[in-house]
Amino acid sequence: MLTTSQAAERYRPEPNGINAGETRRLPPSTVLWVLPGQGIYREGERASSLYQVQSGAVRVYRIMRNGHRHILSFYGAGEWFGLQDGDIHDDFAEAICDSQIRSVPRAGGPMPPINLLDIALSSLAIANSRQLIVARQGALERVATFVQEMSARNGGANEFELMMSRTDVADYLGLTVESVARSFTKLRTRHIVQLFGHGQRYVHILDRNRLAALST
Amino acid sequence: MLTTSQAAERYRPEPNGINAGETRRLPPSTVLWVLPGQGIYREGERASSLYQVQSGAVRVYRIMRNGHRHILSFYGAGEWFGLQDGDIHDDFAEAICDSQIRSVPRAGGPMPPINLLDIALSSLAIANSRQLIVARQGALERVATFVQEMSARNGGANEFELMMSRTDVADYLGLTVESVARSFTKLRTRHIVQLFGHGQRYVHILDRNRLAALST
DNA sequence: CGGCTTGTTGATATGTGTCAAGGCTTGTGG
DNA sequence: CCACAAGCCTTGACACATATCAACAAGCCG
Repeated sequence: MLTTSQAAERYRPEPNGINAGETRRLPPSTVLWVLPGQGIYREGERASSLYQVQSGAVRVYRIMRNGHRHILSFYGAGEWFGLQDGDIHDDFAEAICDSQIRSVPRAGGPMPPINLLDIALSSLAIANSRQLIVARQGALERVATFVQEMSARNGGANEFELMMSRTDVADYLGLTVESVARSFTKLRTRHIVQLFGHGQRYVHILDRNRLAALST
Repeated sequence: MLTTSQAAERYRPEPNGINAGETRRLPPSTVLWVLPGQGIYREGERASSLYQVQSGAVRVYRIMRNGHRHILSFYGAGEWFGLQDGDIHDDFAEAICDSQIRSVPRAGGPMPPINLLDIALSSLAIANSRQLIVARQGALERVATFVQEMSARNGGANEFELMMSRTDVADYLGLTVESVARSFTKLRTRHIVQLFGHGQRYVHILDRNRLAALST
């Protein structure tokens, strides 16, 4: 649970990245090249464009009043993000690795072939599912669900790289870094996954059944 | 946290209520009268209509694989619900008190004056905000946020009736009934709210500032 | 009245947060 | 090439919040 001392580690978004003015000035369907940690849009900025990940990956998060960062979603190649209800962003979007982002101004109305309603409804479905996970599952179950999610994002591969740090995972799952590390360790010692490579960011799923059984 | 024994108290949705066939047969803009606990739609049913609360209130929830019920949202007068990404409902909607529900078939496309995208985007914003609450706040903070939310739903009144049981509140906030009761008690002993009436379901907010300070 | 439902309270268990320390990898500068 | 510092990840000991289990009170309805 969140107690007092966490306000000390207030999260500060990267000051780099494009700003609102630049965004608005972009012609239709511009491609941005962004570096790890670089911002794509910021809270308070006008939400005038929609974005699609061409390559790489993005995190979208909010900062809570107590300074805590909560990651609402990760987006991978092909996925759209940046659609909001108001015309002002209430969250931040940043690359988590070298990425190409297509930016499409939302002026005038929906443009084929993208259907804004479809994007909104699928975002809604994902948000609702995540609510169940963060509200009702234990640490191990959350991490197991996360691993499956990442596998699915990699075409269902058994072996893949996590592009985000343990801190990102923790802020996504509503846990601490330590709890995430302990849950990964538990998956490893139970021979459900294997971890290797830089900072244990490569995952090899050994037992899909038991992994799926955890994400109940 | 959810552990084993909770599977024992699996939630069973009410068997009463309209079924898919009846729903589809309804002419445009039909009004349904529903009783407390009565279903409006069910998981697995075709999502062919959109619904608006005319009077009363509705809960929309999912049943998790472990049998636990999680309430995604409550809806009051004027609010729309039942919009999904697929054409099959993955959740349940039930009245929580005597209610009138307007049912509008979604055939053909969006009909003025309702804008499906607006409904979807505002649902998305709410879902994202709730994710922060259930993932990152303590029990007292969640209940404080809930009380403010219910006040807002009653036009910002300082005194109002909660239409739902403590169990509903618990399933909405991701807590147990006991934790909800203890949090209400804490709000009462701190003279932030007063509770009275049937099952302490009437709330009188005494100190809005301290209430708001909690929902930080 | 007696049984049922709903809400509250208490004692205890358990899971995760917190605090602290150490390992590993990477990068930098002598 | 090696020494050292900085990140990131992991592990351990402990604290603390909430779940669990149990009992009881209040209101409602037969």
